[in-house]
Amino acid sequence: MCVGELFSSLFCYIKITFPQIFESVVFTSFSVMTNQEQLINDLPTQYDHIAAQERQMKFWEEKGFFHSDVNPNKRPYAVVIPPPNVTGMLHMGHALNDSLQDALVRMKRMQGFETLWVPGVDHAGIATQAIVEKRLLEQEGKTRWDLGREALVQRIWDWKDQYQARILSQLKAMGCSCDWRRLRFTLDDVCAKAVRAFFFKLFADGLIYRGKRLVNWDVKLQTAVSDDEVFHETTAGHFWYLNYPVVNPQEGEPKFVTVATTRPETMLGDVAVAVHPDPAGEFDRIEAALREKIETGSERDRDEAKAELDALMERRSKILPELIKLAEMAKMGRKVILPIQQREIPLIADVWAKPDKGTGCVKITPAHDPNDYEVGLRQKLPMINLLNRDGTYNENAGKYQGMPIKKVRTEILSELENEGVLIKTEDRTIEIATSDRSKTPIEPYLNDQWFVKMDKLAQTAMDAVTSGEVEIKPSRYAKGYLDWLSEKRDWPIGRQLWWGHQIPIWYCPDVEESVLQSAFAGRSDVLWRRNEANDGWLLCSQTENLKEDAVPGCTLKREEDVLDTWFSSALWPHSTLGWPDKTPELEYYYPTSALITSRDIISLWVARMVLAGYFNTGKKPFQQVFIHPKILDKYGEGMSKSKGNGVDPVAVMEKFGADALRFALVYLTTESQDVRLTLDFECPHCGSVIEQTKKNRTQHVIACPKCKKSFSTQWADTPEEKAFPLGPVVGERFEVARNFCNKLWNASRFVMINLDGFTPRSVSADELCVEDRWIISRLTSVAKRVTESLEQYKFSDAARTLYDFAWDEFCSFYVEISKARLYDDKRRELVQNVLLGVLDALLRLLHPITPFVTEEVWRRLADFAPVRGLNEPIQAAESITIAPWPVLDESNIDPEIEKQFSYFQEALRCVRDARARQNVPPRTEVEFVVKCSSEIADLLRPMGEYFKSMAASVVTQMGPDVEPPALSSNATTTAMEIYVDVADLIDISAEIQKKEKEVERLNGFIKSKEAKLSGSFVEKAPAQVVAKERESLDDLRMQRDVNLQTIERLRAAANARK
RNA sequence: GAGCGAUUAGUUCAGUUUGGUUAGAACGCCAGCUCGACAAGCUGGAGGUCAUUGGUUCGAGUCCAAUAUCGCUCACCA
Repeated sequence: MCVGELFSSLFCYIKITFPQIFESVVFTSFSVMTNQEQLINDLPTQYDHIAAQERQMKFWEEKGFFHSDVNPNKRPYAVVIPPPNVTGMLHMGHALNDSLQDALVRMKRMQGFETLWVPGVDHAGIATQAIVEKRLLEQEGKTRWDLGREALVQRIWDWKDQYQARILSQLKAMGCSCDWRRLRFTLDDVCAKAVRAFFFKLFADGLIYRGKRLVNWDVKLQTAVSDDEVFHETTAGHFWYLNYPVVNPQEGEPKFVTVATTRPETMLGDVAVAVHPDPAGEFDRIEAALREKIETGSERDRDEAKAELDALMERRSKILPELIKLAEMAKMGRKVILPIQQREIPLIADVWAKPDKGTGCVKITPAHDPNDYEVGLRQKLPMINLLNRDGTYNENAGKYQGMPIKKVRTEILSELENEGVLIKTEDRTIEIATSDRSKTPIEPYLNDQWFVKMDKLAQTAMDAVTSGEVEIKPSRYAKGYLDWLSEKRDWPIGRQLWWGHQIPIWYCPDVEESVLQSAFAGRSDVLWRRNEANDGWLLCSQTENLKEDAVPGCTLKREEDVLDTWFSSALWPHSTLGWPDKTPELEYYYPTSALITSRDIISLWVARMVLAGYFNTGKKPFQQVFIHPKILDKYGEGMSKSKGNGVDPVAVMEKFGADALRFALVYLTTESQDVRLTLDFECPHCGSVIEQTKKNRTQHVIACPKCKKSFSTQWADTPEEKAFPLGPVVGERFEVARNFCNKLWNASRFVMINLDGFTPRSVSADELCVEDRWIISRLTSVAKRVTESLEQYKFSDAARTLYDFAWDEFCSFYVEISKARLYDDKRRELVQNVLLGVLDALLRLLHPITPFVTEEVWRRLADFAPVRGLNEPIQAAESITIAPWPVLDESNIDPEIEKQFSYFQEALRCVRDARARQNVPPRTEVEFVVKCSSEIADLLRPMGEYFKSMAASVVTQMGPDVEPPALSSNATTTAMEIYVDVADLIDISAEIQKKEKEVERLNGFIKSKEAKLSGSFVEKAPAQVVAKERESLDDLRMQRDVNLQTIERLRAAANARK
């Protein structure tokens, strides 16, 4: 490199880093050496993650390294981000998800793929509208109806803009290398076009239908939600027994039918009382099943089954005769009277009434219970809907009209009690269906609903996985995916909301079809079909919002509902690339390469993307799906807002740096375990660590038990609370990762400090020393392993491999060992080459996981050595993001050299051990001898000098004929005995004690081996294994003998001393 | 009720696919170190019989079965 080159690279660097002092530097930079010194002075001993992140983020953004365009000369690698909801900020789960994606994407980019990572956010219909409505109510006391559709939607857009900006800045702060120019939002024009095209295509294929269905109704949000958005909560409830009088009871017939219910208020909607058609037979069946369980089940099951059987038999004798009678009456068409309304309803025979449950008879309320709904359909019963959309009772409830559900319940119960209908009340734990979105109870509600027929669509998504077209990793998650799809439940796609894609359906009054034909003559973007009541038309338009008067002579009315959020998310991999247009992007990047997501949306999202992908494009949306772990707290519970155990990734990044956050998360991502994060508070006043407990983690302000001062937490919201300084959340995992980044920084610092005046050159293999060839051999293996691990989504393995290599091998051995030659002018230059070459490759291998620190070092390194490389030195890329991924020649891997080096490591450990045991002061130089075979002595000899710098020890003799010094501290390994001459420093009794312990250990070892070798092991085990065991036994015996001799010698010396 | 996962050092986790020396790391702990990258560091040390029981095998942390505990998912409970 010439001076001019160096100067120009310095020039660039300074310009970027210190624009404010740019001019003065130019005028004072009269000598290259001065600048070298200046650059070194500019390397602090602690890595400054804040400065580095700011600088590199800006650099990447300005240079546009992450932008990707169709490039036929390169192979594409594409990933679409699971779009975060615009409901709030990113949490730890996102941080994990995005760290993993970025690691893959960055590696692929370096590997030379045309790499695209599409960023975006999701409008999250229900969740976002709910949050804005909640605020509206809290802050202005208004409901959405007060505001109106347009104004509310505008408010939600404002919210969306605000949160999208925050989400994007968080992603950038994490270093995510998304193509920001291709940002998509699930509600933007491009996505809207795709949604309409998808809907239109489904409509055209007859896969869209509308029907009255019992839906999960969220009375708070006033919308239907899907089964997947409902969770069940156990609470204390009651079981009420009601007597329904029989109409005209005959002689010997019961006068009442008793039913039990947990929801008495729904009785106004009762349309029948059911009894099993064959109660005796049903009892027999249940009995037989229990008996079988007793026969074959485990001990615990058996006891349970026995108890159940006893209860069943007792019950049978008690109620069977009456049930049989009731079944007969049902078959004769007899009726009972519904109390309160005094309405006659039929007694019916239906298998839904299980004789072993409740009273054996069950009231049927088809409009308010999913099972009763099925019975209603089966028995062709009327369905009486009692509810308004807001959860109050309607006109069918008579005098209860207008009352909310809870009130109706109390009123009805007291009325039933007064009438003598309520004969018994039992306490009972019941499960309440609750809306995941609004956390309010779900009411089964009969409503018009839009559905997508799933049978064929689901089948394509199942086939994709069973055939291996789409791979789900880890493979165990394929089962849940297939099970869910195999139910082929139709997909309810309508939501009674305002925030979302409005369903492109228009209702048209009954007109001649010719009217429609002429109104839309020549149009292929409008379709129509008779509605389900056959008294009008349903129109579907793909491209435009039809006007009210689009059909002459009648008024079109648009469907008000919007589509389920997942309807648009399902299109994400192809809608973001421009479908339905045949864009070059779609052609080139689709199917995408990998999808990285969490397990709780496998069915909601992944399955639907697969079926929508095939349906729309004929192709799968992605090759592979990787399901990553969940983040749990120290108690093993998932993180959630309600528990207060969530952690803000931004806070972690501020304290430890984005790289530390990423490295920690990647390091924890194993295939089988969830990520458990133990976190604690750090007092901002005194720095002491306060354990985070279930109790204090939701507090807004915490008093430090040590210094007694208060600090605020992430939950602080009032100005008084926020006035206290924020106590950061700290975690061991982040600390370890931060320390690692710092270690890397300092190793780099060491290399840079020692590079001045260095000119890289091509180094030939025979110039290299053992340690050089060793580190290059190890580096080559590590590079290979890291590549394989990342490609197989073994994230933890990649991080672990790099951590161990960088810290234990590169820093603890190579850097340390290099010092001796580095401070020797004659040998300096060769080591510089290797140090630089290995660091250069290590930085690139780490870059996908820790992008900022590696880029920071990479660009600084360019000021010291813009040309570098282990084989043929080349000009380094201006950014590590586009530097080539290290692929090293596998012939570098040399097991012989690795073995040779491991002898050195072993000897070094023995020397250090012996010194430490005898408390030899660190800088006191001692001599030692190595008794070993002459082969090993030859192998050790090239590294003999390094004992001095690494253990302040000098080896005086090596070989088989070495005589140990009389007073020595020794250590024995399989291949050598090492005697450190500590002369009068020695503590003989300590040394003897240690040796005796060692002999004891060896004896135990020997004993178990002897036993093994005298048994049938010798005959049955493979000869190779037996030989190896024999060899190892011999070796152990030898070690023991050496130790015994040492003890004797020490005892003799001790006596002589006396 | 069904399925899935986990159980290894004080703590958090590797190791189990393909069985083979008396099981590794990090943090913490103990002892000693400011030696020309790093105290967010260096060196050394102590600490576990791999949840339990049984089986297969010459040999089991690793394979099989059962049990226990924890977690997750789905379904159902008038």
